[in-house]
Amino acid sequence: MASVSLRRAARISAILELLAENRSLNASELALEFGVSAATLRRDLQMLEDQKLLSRTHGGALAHDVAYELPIRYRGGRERDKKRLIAAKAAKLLPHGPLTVGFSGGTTTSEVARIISDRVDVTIVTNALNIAADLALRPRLKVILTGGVTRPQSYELVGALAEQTLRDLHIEVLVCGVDGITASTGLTTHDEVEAHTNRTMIQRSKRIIVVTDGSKVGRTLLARISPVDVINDLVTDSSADETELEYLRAAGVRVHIVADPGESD
Amino acid sequence: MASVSLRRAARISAILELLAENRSLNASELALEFGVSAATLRRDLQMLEDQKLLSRTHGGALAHDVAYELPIRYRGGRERDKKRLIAAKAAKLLPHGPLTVGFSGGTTTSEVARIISDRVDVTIVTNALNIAADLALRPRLKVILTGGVTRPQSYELVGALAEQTLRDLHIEVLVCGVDGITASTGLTTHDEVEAHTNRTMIQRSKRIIVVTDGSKVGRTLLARISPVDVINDLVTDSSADETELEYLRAAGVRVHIVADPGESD
DNA sequence: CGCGAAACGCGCATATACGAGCAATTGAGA
DNA sequence: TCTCAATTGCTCGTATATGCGCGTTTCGCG
Repeated sequence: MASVSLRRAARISAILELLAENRSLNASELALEFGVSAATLRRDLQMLEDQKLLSRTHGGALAHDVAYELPIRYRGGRERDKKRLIAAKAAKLLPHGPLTVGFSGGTTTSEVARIISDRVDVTIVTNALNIAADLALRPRLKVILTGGVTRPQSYELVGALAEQTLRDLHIEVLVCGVDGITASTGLTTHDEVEAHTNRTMIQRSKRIIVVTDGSKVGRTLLARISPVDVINDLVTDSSADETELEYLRAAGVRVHIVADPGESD
Repeated sequence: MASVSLRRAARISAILELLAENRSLNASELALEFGVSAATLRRDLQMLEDQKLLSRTHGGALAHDVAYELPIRYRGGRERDKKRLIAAKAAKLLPHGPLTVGFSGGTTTSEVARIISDRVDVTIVTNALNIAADLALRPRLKVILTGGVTRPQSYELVGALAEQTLRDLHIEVLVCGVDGITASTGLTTHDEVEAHTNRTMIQRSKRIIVVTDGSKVGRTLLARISPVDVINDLVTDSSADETELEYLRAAGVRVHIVADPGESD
């Protein structure tokens, strides 16, 4: 399976990945590794330089000041399947009929957004650049993006501008991704300005569904978004700590667990 | 309506299934496996790409979620070279030092944005989703995106929300793409709500640089953005109609022409 | 400072893939 | 059964990806 000759797109992505780890790389070594001629590899590097994703040097390339990790965050097959299951479950929680649904940033929320993009009767509100870019292509969907300053690490729009935009919007159901959740400290994330924007989004929403994989349950991070009593549902997987889930249930959160094989309801 | 044959439906779902497992597919192998011609399989892939379920590459296809992250948008051919020259010239018109630059949507403006993405001292304001997504990877750059409703055709954010966001911003230099420009009717574009948003952006800007290829010069389209007297510079190529350019100069526009070989200043 | 090796850019050649149009075939409904 | 649209395969001209060769540039080392 690994012997499949990599086509260009795969090479490009591999190059970017390598560049994220080592700050520089050697062209001839790479050519050997990929099994292509030096000319081809040079062309790849040339193209990436055109996109300003790296600087070429003699014999290789140097990393640019770019968040390379971001584009490749979908690695890890099993992880992704888990997120998909969570997303599918969350999508089922959304009511039928015309609906305004909000999405915060995060990989799991993006999956949910993709799933419901089939629907023709929903309006999407989000501060996630990748979700908007993805859904903007579907002409039948109305996608509203908040303004704001881009945060490279998460592709989210944050800041006063984002919050000001949200002030005029009302969201019926919000699908919210978090980096940590406990019954005692609530929803938390790494960045405090992101937390603030997410809090605003929560305040503008009538119903909150939190999606997050099990590893985040019981975890507390730097910035608090909100206490748990504002949220209605939590969708996570079976790796979540059971004790913490019990606390959350006691706090009034409807907890939905998806299992690895497949859950009915 | 259009009934899909059983065979085809089966093929399509098989393709999607395979794509979910492996992130990429080889077209010719698939054709062999299904026992259909390459042309048929290409049509299948084409159809799935139209539905945004995957991204095609040469010789196969990539899962959509993998692809939208990669810089697989280096298409454009000769047209693109011309736009690049225009973009390079426009970028040179930007003053040195700290600066707030605005960008409207359009392929040429996107090129300008990419060129200046090296600079560390600029703040970018834009309503173009693709520009923001591109530049969001650069941690040293401050990128502000207006809010608004996405327009699938142009990747721009438009509408009242966008204009409200712009009200609080001041742009020093705006790089603006248009679909038509004449001295008599001014700047025009296809869509009237897009025109309105662009007009707002122009009003918030101190200096306006219009970039557009020569074919748009002398052309008038449905929706007027603004008369020409608000703009300071026009950058276009030598295919522009000389008479119209003369009118524009007479109207006070500084006209910059890039030639196919290479222009000094 | 000069020299050789490696890397580079450019042009050419080739295999594969692509899109559009046309013809044959299939299949579903009247 | 008959008809018509959908599906499929084929061909042809074009585009893309890749490799190779050659003259030039750059880098490292004595």
